[in-house]
Amino acid sequence: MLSSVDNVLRLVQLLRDTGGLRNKDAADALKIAPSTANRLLSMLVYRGFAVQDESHLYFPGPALAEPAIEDTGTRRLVLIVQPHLEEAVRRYGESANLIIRVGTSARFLSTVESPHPLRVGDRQGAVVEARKASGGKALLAELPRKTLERMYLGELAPHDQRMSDAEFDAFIAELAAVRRRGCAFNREAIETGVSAIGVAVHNPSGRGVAALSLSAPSSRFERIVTGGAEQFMRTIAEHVEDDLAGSLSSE
Amino acid sequence: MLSSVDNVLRLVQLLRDTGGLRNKDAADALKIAPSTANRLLSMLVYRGFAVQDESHLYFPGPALAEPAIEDTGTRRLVLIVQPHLEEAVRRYGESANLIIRVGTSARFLSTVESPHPLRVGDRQGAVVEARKASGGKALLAELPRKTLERMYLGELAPHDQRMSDAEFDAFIAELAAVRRRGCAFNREAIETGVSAIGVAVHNPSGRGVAALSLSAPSSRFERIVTGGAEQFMRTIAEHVEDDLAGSLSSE
DNA sequence: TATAGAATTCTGCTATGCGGAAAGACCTTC
DNA sequence: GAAGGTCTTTCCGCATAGCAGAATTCTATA
Repeated sequence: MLSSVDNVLRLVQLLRDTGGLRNKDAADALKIAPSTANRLLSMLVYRGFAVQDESHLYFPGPALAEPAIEDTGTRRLVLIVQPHLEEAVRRYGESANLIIRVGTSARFLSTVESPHPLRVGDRQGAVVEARKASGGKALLAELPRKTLERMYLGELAPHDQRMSDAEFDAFIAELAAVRRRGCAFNREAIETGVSAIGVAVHNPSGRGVAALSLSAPSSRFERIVTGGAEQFMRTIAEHVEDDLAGSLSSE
Repeated sequence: MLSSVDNVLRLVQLLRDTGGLRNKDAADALKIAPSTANRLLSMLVYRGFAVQDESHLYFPGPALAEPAIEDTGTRRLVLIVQPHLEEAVRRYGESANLIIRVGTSARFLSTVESPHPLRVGDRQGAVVEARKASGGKALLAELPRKTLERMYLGELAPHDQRMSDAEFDAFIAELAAVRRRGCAFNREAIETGVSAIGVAVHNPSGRGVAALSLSAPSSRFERIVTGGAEQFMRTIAEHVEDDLAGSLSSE
């Protein structure tokens, strides 16, 4: 048995079932040393399964709130998209990502990292708020207003995603601009110093199934925008759509 | 960085985001050897994060469908209940568990294992269907009928938990018997060869907050029932309730 | 029936991950 | 304000856990 692996899985269960705990609680519950618990909890924080507050308590992180999805061909999508992400990195020298939306979350399925020493790192597996991510906005922009209302307004909306009427109207206006422009931006909405441009990818029946994004340190970001990244990302998305259609018809 | 721990966390994310995969897919995606992927996936199966079907495909397991809960004092509850579980094991020689209900799931918070070589093992962290678990039934029995309808009947019910009208009526009748009797049974409903008796534990305002169960190999189970386990478990639950009330008033 | 690919098991080896010690932070009590 | 206790986090030496490759087994396809 892989004891370190087993310990971290039990720690995930403990976090899930207690809702929050201290390092010492974890060590006691799993009968491991506090230094071991500290290392394992740090890994959970690193991968988004836990967050630590300023009084050293650990709470369930965004990765613990995300349900599994049905198999919707994401493995195949990753393979199809990979060369296109590589092309985007070659062209602009910045990190490129494949993203899907699940509810109000955006999930990174894969990253091709920029070769620059200062770069946005591999986000594979990471989960962020769709409303803040460039790829998330690109996908949300294609949803009917009623769907967006259910997601972000009133009692049916997830509590932490709920917007005021004013916030919601501003968001709708922003998404209208995304539709006009054919791409969305995130300027440090998720992480200080990181900006991104994202476009939606559609299946043959026209539904947004994923998004591609190019992310860069903000210091280099405007340069890629003025360097034609908007049109380039739209073109890449079209190529991906062609490949998707082609791969479906060869089954 | 703990590479084996990091790999398994990334594997959890991969399983969540793909909805199902083969061993080789996992190895390729994480850039690890197939033998490594196999060992890690086996750990995920063991702890309920994955299930493997008969064609060797891995799918998200019950542990991946369970949301984190708010901190409701489960750590304190575990400490308060521990000596009572030990008393039950001393008295009957079988494994004793502390369980909470979350939605339609029952979660094992802690286990004190029987000293017998043949015994029901430590289930801490495990998740089962509440409707099948003795502790789960004890807690469900205390819910209003309308709540049970939302959980198990019609479109609002989780798809995998949905019952027909006939099944639901039979379940309601079973829960009425649980209320009359003050305890619930699971006779091999979850795992072949394992039976259990469970009772609810209430907070001072009378709400069921947890359950205690005694689980045994079915071959020894009737002996503990005829040995007064029903009344014993009810008594233990009362003692736990007294301790809970006492610990609240000392804060 | 043969072949190829994948899954799983086995095993030697080395790099990982353990726990203890130490340092630092914080809270409580006097 | 000082002392003491507890907890968190970091560091480090060491033992073994967990790696990948090889071998074996299984399954699907031609």
